[in-house]
Amino acid sequence: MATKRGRYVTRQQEAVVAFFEGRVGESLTVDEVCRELAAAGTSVGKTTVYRAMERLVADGVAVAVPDAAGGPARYCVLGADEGGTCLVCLECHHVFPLSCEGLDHFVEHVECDHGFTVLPRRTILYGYCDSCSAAVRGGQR
Amino acid sequence: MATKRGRYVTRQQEAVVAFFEGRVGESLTVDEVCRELAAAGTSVGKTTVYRAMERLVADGVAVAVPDAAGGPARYCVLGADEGGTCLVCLECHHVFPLSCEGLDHFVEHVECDHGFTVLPRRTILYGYCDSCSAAVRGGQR
DNA sequence: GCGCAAAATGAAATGCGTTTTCGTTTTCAT
DNA sequence: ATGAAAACGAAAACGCATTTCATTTTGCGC
Repeated sequence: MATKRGRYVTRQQEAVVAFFEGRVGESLTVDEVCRELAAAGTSVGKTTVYRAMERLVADGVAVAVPDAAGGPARYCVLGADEGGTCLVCLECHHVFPLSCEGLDHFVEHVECDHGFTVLPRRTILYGYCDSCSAAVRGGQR
Repeated sequence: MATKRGRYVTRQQEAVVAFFEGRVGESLTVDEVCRELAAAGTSVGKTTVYRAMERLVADGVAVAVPDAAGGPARYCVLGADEGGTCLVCLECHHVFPLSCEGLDHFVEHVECDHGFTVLPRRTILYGYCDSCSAAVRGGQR
């Protein structure tokens, strides 16, 4: 009789999950999630949001996007089976899952010709998305 | 008569630069650099090492590799004109500059077919290098 | 309903890498 | 040698994230 290892369904976790519905592809910091939840009348503690996101990432529902500049990490929920390589826009912070033959070929090329095994799930490509790249023209570093 | 905007050559900066000679491709944390410098008899303050690395990165001589898990960042000096895309081994932390047609084609593909402009200088691919991938077989996450 | 143990919450404390502060020291042109 | 610009570095401050732990909530049994 293995003890029932059940998760309790709480108001806070439902609030976080509900919040991300309709926000697929957007990435937000924990503080942003907290603030927006509070504004919506369902305030949730920062610690709890951290734990909720950690769980969503573990479940493959969300992706964590660490900030290279040392700022707060961003979290983003994606559609099913989209937890692989991502494109992240440095301007609007939107996350675009990348899954195509072009990527597969490239990864294979790196492995075969350079002897390096790339882990697609660890890979994040930074740049500018279609809508932002037009606006940023000129000042890209 | 614009005032001379000269940089002063200091013992500490020479020590840091000298330290990285013969260490091309290796990546180390600031603490590691401090410790090794101290062990070599030329101790340099942590703050100064941070500033030295910052300068080397700005000059394009070194690359900063942020730790996705929140640990200390690693710094690595590369050869000339190798500041583009890098492959970083999760096991030995060695950094391998990647500059080839395969990469160029892939970046172009992402731009043309996915409408996303990848910045190669911002791009770090994580995985396992040739020598480490053999040893890690089985437990890669 | 009631009780109870497992699980979750969240404010506060802690941890840790990095940056800032600021008085001291060093460099280098004059 | 003199002095202004630059760099140094210990200590303090900072910021994000994690841990702690007393309290609350959940869900299963009665």
